Amino acid sequence: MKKTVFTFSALIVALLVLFQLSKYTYIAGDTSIELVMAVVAVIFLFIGLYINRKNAAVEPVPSQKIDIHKISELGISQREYEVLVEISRGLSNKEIGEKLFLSESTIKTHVSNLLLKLDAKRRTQAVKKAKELHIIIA
Amino acid sequence: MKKTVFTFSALIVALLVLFQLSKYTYIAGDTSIELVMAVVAVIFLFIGLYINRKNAAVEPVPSQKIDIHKISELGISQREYEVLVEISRGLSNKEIGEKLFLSESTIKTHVSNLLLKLDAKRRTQAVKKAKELHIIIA
DNA sequence: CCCTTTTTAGTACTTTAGTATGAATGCGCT
DNA sequence: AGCGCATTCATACTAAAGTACTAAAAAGGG
Repeated sequence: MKKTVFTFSALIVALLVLFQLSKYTYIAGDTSIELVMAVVAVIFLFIGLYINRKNAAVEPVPSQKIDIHKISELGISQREYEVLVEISRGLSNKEIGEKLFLSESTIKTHVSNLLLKLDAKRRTQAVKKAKELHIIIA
Repeated sequence: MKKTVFTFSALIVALLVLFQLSKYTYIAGDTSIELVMAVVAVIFLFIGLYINRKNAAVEPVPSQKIDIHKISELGISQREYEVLVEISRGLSNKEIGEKLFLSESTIKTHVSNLLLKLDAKRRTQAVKKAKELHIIIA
């Protein structure tokens, strides 16, 4: 809302300035009306481009972002989250254990807790749900 | 490229038309220069808005799109692809069989072939790779 | 009609995954 | 010190997942 007010204010100011400018050149008579018109056209073309660039740049940003609040809301701990990320990368329990320097049984414990907290029956379902909840990136 | 040429052609035509219009109003003397200027400003402002709306609308589209060419390139059949999609939804082999009215052993056959064609060791890894190859949507 | 590919399904087996339970350690907080 | 919680690990299962092979309809193209 603030942005819209500012934009229109800037437009009005620009118009007034150009009006004054056109009057001076008219009196002086050394500049053609066509040239002034062309300048006005170019300036407002770029103003139009600028307005939409701002609007377009804001929109596509919130497509991907991890929701830290939801992670703690589900009671998922740091270690469990690390395991969840590795699951989404397609690693087996043994491989995750080797990567995090933990035994396979520890990973199994974390996975079981994750399945409970994410209300999933399988690790594939857990990955799908975690992505839907924006806990992990696509 | 074609779009850019068309846009600039339209701009040049619009400018020429406005030049002619400004001359007629100047001769007639019944219209102020300020009014013509305002019309020019508004028209080009909207042209600027229109150009960027088109550009902004095109950009976010190619973020997600299934690559049909790659599917046939990897030799993945229709049935195998259906199974792949259900795997990414977190279903078990038995559940996929029930959904597609097939036996679990048939699903296992499809899954094994998918893992070979996607060069994956596990179904979770197959899902990850399929997403990276834009074969399935996120 | 023949040939190839796809789709289906089975058996038998190995390997992961997941559950249940118990237990030890460490860390922060009161 | 005592409590709760996170983290770690183990054993013993059950349940899926995945492999290897075989085989037979069904579909599609030449």
